[in-house]
Amino acid sequence: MSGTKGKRMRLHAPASATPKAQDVATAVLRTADLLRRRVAAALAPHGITSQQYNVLRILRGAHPGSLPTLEVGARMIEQTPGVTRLLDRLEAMGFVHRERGVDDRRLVECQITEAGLTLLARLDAPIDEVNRHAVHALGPAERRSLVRLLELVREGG
Amino acid sequence: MSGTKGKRMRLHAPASATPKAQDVATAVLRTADLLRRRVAAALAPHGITSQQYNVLRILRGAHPGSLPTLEVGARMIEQTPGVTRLLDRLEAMGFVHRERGVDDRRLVECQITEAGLTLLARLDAPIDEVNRHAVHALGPAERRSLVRLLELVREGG
DNA sequence: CCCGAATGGTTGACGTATCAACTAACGTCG
DNA sequence: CGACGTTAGTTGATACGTCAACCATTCGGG
Repeated sequence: MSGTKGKRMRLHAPASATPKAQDVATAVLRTADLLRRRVAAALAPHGITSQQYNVLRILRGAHPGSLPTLEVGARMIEQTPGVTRLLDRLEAMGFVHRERGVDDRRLVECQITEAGLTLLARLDAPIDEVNRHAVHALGPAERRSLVRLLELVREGG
Repeated sequence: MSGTKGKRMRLHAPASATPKAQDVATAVLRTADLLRRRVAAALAPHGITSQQYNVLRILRGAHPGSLPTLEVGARMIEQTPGVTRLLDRLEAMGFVHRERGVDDRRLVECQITEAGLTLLARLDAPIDEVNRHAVHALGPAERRSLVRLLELVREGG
């Protein structure tokens, strides 16, 4: 702890005082939750979740190549061991194809299927619309600023 | 869509071009995930999850009064029907007391117990430390700015 | 006073996160 | 080549988010 930081009480809080660390964290969490929910709502009618969508996009990025399971996990927003089950469902739905690596048989190579690509193609526009709508209140400078501040939080921590 | 927005390709992308809507959304989501994980890690040794912690803080805010179940849900970052089960576990652990409302018997009034208050008291410092650490790279003006930008995203959406 | 709509909550089903334990396949060293 | 450590991945347990169906209570009319 950095000692007696003082914090004299403000008797009638000014509209926009410097927010406490916790308030900043809460703002980030609340905003993320809102975004997540909107994406989920846009995806729901198509029968996939935002995590599944995320995985499919990662695999599309590698198409026509493939990626080992854990590499997919490492590229997602939230990490690892859930990836197996995520891929299980995507494979069951026919959007992903998996097979043991030939070179190194520990690896499981994951590849998006044609059906997966087709699905993504239908999803791109709606999702982009959601994201665009979310930041429509921000001008270019504000977007840059927001992204930079968030980077500082992630890296400076 | 807003037509031919152009987007001439940038042959060697400048370090900090205006990010696309999706990049902004991703930055928010990634940052939130990082924060969530750190809080969870700080809470884990004490045997409660971040959602449970969240509920306890809300109930502490109402102490020594109580709140109906759905009111607790409404104040959380993520909403509703999970609240019942969350409260089930907290009650089982002895941190929350519930009873049917006397006035309106549909309501279930939830109140934090002494044990709950004691637990929170132990948790406050570590969690505050996590949050403080997270934003330590931001100056006062930057915190204000970040919070404001996030508000714009939430409200302007 | 009883019907039916509205309100407050709970429950079931499914997807997922997280941790820990476990299997399988390399690789290396002796 | 066989023991051992490492790496890739799977699986089981517990907690949570979300949706939809459901029960109980209250309330407004007739």
